Amino acid sequence: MSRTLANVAYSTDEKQLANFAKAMGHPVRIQILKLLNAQACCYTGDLTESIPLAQSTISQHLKVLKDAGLIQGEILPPKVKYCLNQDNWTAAGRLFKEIFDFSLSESPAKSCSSDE
Amino acid sequence: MSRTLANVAYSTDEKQLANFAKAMGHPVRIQILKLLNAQACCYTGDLTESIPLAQSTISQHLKVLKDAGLIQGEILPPKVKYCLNQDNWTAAGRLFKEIFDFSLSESPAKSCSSDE
DNA sequence: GGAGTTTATCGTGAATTTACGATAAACTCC
DNA sequence: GGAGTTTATCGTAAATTCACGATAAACTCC
Repeated sequence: MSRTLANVAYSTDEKQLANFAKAMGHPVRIQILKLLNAQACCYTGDLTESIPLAQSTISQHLKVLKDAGLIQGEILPPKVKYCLNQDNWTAAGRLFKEIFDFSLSESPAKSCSSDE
Repeated sequence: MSRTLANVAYSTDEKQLANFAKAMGHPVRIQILKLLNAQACCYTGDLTESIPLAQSTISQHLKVLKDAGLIQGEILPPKVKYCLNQDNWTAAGRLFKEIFDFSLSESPAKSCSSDE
C-alpha cells in the first residue's frame, strides 16, 4: 500500500454489486446458478455429473458462490444440498436491475455531449 | 490441459454473461460504469480526478471494460472520450435480466424437493 | 468397528489480476 | 521543431484464480 489510497471507500452497493458480479464471472458458475435456478436445489454429485471438471474444482466453484452469498448449502449426510440463497439472489437481481435500468430511465438520446 | 476437458463447451450466452460479469467484478469498474451511465461520456482525466488511483491503473480498468465490450473509446486528441457501448450494454442487461427474472417466473414456492 | 459414499480441504503449479512508477505515443500550440 | 497535455503501454511485484490429484472429514450401513 503506497501513498495513493488503495483502500478507497466505495459505496456499499458498489462493493456488493462487484462482489456478486465477480462471483458470476466464470461460465461454470453461471451454469451452476442456472441449474439451481431451474431445479431449486441439487447435490454436488449432480453437478460433477453434468459438468466435466474434477470434483474438487466444482467444490471450489461452489465455495466461491457460497462465499459471495449467492448460494447456500444444507448439509444432509452424506451429501450436501445446494440451493440459491433467495434473499441475496433477489438483492443481486435488484442491484443489477438498478444499474442497467438506469440507462432506460434517462434521456433516450444519450449522445456524447459536453466537452470541456 | 489434462484429460478432463478444461475446454468445455459452454453456451454462448453463458460465456457472454460470465464475460460481462467478470468485467463488472471490481468496485472501481462499477463506479466507472455508473459514471458513464450518469453522464453519457467522460475522459480518462475526469476519472483520475474522481477516483484516487494511479492514472495507469484506471487506464487498465478502462481496458478491461473495453475488452469486455461494455464501453468504447473515441480518440479525440489529446484526450480519449469514453462512453458505454450501448449495444453491448443493452445485451448485458438482457442477459442479467434473463437469469434473475427466471426465478420470478417460476413457481413461487421453490422449496427443496426432489431427493434421490 | 470397518467398508463405502459423498464432499470439502490441502498442496501445487500455471495463469491472471491488481496496483504502481516510468516511459512512450499522439497530438496541439507556440 | 520543441514544450506541454493526455493517455496507453511496459515492466514489475504481490495477490488471487483456476485446475488438478490426493487426502481428510462426516456420516450410513453392515
